[in-house]
Amino acid sequence: MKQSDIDKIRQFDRFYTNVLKLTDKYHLHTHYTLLEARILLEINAGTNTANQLLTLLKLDKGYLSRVLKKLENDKLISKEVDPSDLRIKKLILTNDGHAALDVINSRADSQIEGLFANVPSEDINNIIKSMEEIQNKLKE
Amino acid sequence: MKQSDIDKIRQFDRFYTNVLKLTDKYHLHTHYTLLEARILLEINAGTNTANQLLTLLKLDKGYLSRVLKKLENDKLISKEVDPSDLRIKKLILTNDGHAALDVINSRADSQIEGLFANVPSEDINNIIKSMEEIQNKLKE
DNA sequence: TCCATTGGTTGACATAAGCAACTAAATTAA
DNA sequence: TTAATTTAGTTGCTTATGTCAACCAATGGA
Repeated sequence: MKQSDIDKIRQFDRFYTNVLKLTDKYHLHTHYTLLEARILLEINAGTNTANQLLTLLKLDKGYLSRVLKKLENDKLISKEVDPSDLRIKKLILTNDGHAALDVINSRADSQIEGLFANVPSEDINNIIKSMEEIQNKLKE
Repeated sequence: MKQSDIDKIRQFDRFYTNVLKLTDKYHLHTHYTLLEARILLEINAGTNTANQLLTLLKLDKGYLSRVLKKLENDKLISKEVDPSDLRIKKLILTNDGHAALDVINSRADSQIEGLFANVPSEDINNIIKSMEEIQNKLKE
């Protein structure tokens, strides 16, 4: 692989780290952390056991366990033992959890809108195409 | 802005957060944190006052001050008062700092190589084009 | 039945990050 | 020229975030 290619990729990584840092602040206006928001999102999308979240989000299991407990204490999720394997607990969004996720999602959407406010719509289309290109080629 | 566009962008953000999480582990094999590595990189690239780092990296100034002090204690950087404004301290990489940065850079390069190991070189070219497209259109 | 593995929890601890109050130097404005 | 404001950076204190290892109970295989 060419060194100049590596340099370009690393530069993009630095650039996009900053972009994410900006947009990732959406949780600031709710009282959930970025990680909590992400977890609610993923549970809602069907990643509904601690172990699945673990592989998806690459966290420490003890840490995740505590975050999930906090979400449970806050009544955003509930846990339901899987009858076919009593070790597994299915994670379920409560009504409050859905409501919280709705707020988080709309704030996150607004953040993206803000970030792209000054970008012409033609450019937006190109950016999205580029994002899809990256994902398609990079996801193994 | 179309909701479907926002959704695609948010999905890319989640995807690339994971990519960064993977690649950003390069510091694990050195004994510097990701932030320390980034700071050394930026100082070397010319961002050489605490205040400049602050706006670039969007950190708390107190926190940054401590991280810089640690780098100074570890003899990776030194501080030199700017004669034209005694409040400002120019940050300078020491020899050890340069050496550390070399190690960090080569580890980071290897990480990128690893990530792209299975990607055909034609795809790599397309990915890089896409990355440049995103940066060009998005940077204000 | 014994043993290794798996999903998840807990305790103890370490590191990262944030806020606010504070110096000292520089700038503005009177 | 001095008084008020702003700026660059530091420090004390606190909370948030993350790590490691030991652990328990359920499972599956030899």
